[in-house]
Amino acid sequence: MSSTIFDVARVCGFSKTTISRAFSSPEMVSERTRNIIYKAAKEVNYTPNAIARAMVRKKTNNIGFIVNDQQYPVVLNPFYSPIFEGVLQVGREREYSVFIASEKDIQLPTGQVYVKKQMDGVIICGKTEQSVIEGFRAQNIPVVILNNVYDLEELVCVTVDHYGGTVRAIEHLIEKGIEDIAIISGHFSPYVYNERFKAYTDTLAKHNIPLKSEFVKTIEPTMSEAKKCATQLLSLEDRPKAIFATNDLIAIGVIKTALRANLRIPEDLSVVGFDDSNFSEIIEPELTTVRIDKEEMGRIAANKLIDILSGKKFEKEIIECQTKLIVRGTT
Amino acid sequence: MSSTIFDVARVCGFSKTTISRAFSSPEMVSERTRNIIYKAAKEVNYTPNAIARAMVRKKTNNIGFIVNDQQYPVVLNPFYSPIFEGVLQVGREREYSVFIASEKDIQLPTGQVYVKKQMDGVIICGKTEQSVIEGFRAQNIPVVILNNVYDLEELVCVTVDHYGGTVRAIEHLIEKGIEDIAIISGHFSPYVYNERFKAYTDTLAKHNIPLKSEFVKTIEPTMSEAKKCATQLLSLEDRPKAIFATNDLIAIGVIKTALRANLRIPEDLSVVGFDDSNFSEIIEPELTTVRIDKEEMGRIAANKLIDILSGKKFEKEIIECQTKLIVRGTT
DNA sequence: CTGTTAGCGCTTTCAC
DNA sequence: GTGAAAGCGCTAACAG
Repeated sequence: MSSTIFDVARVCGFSKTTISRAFSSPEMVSERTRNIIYKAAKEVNYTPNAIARAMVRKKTNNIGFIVNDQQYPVVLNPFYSPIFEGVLQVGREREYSVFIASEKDIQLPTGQVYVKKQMDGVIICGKTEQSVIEGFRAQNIPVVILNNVYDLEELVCVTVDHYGGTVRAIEHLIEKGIEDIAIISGHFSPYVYNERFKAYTDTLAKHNIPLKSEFVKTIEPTMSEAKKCATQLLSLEDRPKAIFATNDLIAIGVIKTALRANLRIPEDLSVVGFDDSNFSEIIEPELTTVRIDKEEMGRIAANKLIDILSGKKFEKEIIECQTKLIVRGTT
Repeated sequence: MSSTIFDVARVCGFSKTTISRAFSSPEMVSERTRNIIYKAAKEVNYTPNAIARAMVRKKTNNIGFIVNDQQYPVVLNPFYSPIFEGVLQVGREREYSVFIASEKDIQLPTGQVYVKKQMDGVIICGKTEQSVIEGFRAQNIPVVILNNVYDLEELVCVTVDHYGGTVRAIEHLIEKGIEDIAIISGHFSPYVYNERFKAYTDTLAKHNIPLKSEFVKTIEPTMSEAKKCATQLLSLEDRPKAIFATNDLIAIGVIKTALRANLRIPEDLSVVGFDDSNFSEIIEPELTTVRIDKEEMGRIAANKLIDILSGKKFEKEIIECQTKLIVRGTT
């Protein structure tokens, strides 16, 4: 079918080796030879075969970005897609390509973790079985964890300062003189959920604001659940003057519900979200929210992974990305 | 490093061949043998090496999703990300993995198109040089074009009924009794731009509505440009009663501008967008827009490509995905 | 600077 | 059902 290094050799008379070098380490070949080879290559439409190269080098220059099936579709997920973009950026800079894979892609009939695909290392996002991590490692595939934390030797985890971000959000509302602050938490992983919730209660306590149980809600993080929940909160006799939502989508559900009930935002109700997804500037008024630098998270994870692939060793480490309160029109 | 078929052979006593078969065509091996092999494999932590397999099979089961650098970041682009998701879905169904690549990933020092990566076929999105398509084909890498049209032998192009969608949008406004309809076009590829613009003028003409040149605008499709343009249109002495924007982001810029100028939507101004991106249900009131089934586009392109990879032949073909007007709160 | 030789780990005939 | 041998296209010593 397509031509090989052999065809080029036949045309220009040089050995396979020299031709190989002309492509992979051009500086080892004289300029004259190189040009002859390139010309011959063009003639027969030759291009190095990445598979064969990977085979002998034992390196594909690919990494995998693995997300739980439940969290699909990643690309459409306003939280994971910027992270993925960050990974892609680093990939481009450091000459790695990126596969997107779900956990299905890494199972064998025997139940083992199986790297069906050609990748040198993986970034695993969110929830996973610890056995999956171990499975990869058993096959010498380095792993970096993103948005989750596991306690394993030499494991690098990239996560977010959920606690600090939440504190800043709640204190911002308190500074505005608001004390009746409800929280709508999305059903995220226990780690994320607990950090954010604890920050909420701690901050209220710190400011001597009593916690009202009717102001505490946990829902599936969808628009419709958010609307339902907001409706309920806002029809409370003693309704909250602010709602802190643990992600932007929930916050937007709250805003829509309030606007449709003819409440003015922020005069009648303040709203704060979390993530600073690209939705936050679409809604009107625009959303005050806790920014996570998602691309940066992706970049950090990818750089760590490629560092490991380049032979660097790291101790067990948890990298906590900082957050920032972005004040817009809803507070 | 990681174990090979050889290590398994050593442990269980069977030949490489049998072990290979136990993994790639289990039915050719007796059940008893198979179990022994799986057990041995587990013991030494063996997993088939995808590279070696691809090498001999001359097939990677990977496809590439290639987008112009200018259109990066794909994953964050509300138009391309659902398309990508569609491709991913089909990939999962048909056992292909998907690479995201920019055009940078496919260049050689010699200037040739170079498939640096392991892929059996590619989907090319939006603008490209025709030479890129030809370059892939010269290397026996089948190509499917998405959201663009090229006139080449046996080339399958998946595109959208831009014309029909626009007609439906404009007629919807006319049915509401509105005649003062402005258009803000994004600077898209000539193909897309022309189809949509022609549909606008044709439809007005068909209904004997004179075209007002001050109602015709073309801008870069960004939020800020959209706001600027909307401000201008809305301050016209004889301002439009409706604005048709050729994508949702522009439409949202219009809505925000109007709301901030205390215009009521849709009472004072109707707005229609194009794409039905995930932004359209975030803004309040929610956006009336022309839906493109983007995931379906991705699915169609991926299925076509994999069909080709499976040996099917297709004539030159342009597949035009239908659109649908989604009426929400802005009209 | 260029060539020779020996594999990378697997699948695939072709025998048995 | 199972095994032996050959080879996929390339790179990496090692020579010259």
